[in-house]
Amino acid sequence: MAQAPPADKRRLILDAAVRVFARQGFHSTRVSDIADEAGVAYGLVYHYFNSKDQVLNELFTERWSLLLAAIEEADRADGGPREKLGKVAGFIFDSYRHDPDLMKVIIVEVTRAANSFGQTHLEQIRRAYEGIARIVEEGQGSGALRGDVAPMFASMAFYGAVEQLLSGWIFGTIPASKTDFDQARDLLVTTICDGLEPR
Amino acid sequence: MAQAPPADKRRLILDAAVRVFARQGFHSTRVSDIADEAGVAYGLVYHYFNSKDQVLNELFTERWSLLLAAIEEADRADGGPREKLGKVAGFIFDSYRHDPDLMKVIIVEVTRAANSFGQTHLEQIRRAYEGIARIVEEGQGSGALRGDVAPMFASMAFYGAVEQLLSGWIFGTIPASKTDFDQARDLLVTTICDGLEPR
DNA sequence: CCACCGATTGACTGGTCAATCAACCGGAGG
DNA sequence: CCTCCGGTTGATTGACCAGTCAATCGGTGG
Repeated sequence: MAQAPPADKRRLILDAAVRVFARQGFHSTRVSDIADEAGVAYGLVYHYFNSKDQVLNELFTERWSLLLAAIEEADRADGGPREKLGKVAGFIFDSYRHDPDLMKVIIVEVTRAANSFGQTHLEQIRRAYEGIARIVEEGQGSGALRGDVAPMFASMAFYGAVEQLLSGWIFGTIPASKTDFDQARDLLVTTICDGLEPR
Repeated sequence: MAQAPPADKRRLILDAAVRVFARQGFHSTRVSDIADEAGVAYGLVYHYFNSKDQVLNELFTERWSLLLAAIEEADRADGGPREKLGKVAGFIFDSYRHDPDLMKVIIVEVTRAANSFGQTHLEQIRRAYEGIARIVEEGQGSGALRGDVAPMFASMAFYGAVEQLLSGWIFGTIPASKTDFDQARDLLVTTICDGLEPR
């Protein structure tokens, strides 16, 4: 919980917000719910953040920048597109495994809510698509992937599949067990890459 | 405006709602916006519907039942999984081509909003996944698809890719031209099916 | 011509919350 | 011991809106 010296209230509020957002959804979360969950006065939320929206923004930006970094790192690493895409999917699935609440909030309230909140972050989100597209493009350049699929198209299909699986776990449409995550990553990458390879 | 005989106000309201929901999103649409758009008094909306929610429900159910029917029909038709999945993706893409506003509303406000509204319709939505999974399963049975991918898993990946492409068009992440839709369908089916076929 | 009835109208109510703000507290520094 | 100041408190305000309901309209049949 709170560390010895500062008891960083800002962090306390952010972490509490994740829990409440995950439980009730952003829209039906009252600012007072966040304050209560954090064990903090209502007004303090407004001391650290300008609005309820900004709390969500902060959570999203924090994590999404990690994803963008992970995509770039995967791209820089050795190996073919199969390995690179495996790293990307692995990072996303691991994020969920490590902090399901946070990923649920990000996926459900931002990424998939592209009309309301997502609109604001479309640029950031698009950057992830483009990073994945770049991996595909390089794979095509090296002949590892066939060239008749637009990289952005392949990227969207790949990311869409990843997110849909995540959503399936989040909402219990498909069962999730510890081992499923790695298996899912391999299976997904295999399927998509086999489909993208030259015949 | 009003047609000669009945001027079906209920329909008028539903169609107006589609336009307004597509423009502003469900959440920031006031019931008065719908009434204004339909050229009808505020109270009349409540004469035909119990709540703002029910308006959206109605729109979703109307169209989703068509999708479910289309999936079943595709499954009953002759041909391998490739043809069947092509029909499913084709139906969805055509739905968007034919009535982008309605599809935008359904995807953005229901299907992808799995926390709020989607929760109510999870059962219906799941039925679509299962229909697609059945097609995959049969393809595995006949040896047309490899058997080491769980049908539900493949179904989610397939549907996720479809929905992501749709979202890309809806939000302008990827450009959409008339010819793109059919091309996208073929490309997507090719990619996914190649990935699902025995090697 | 009237009585009736469902469709239609829109002003109003009740309740909900995001955001504000004035007051409070406790420690650092003088 | 006092002052100052930033972190902290929570009651209050003001806006917003879904849903209600009593009144009106217009068509139909007797």
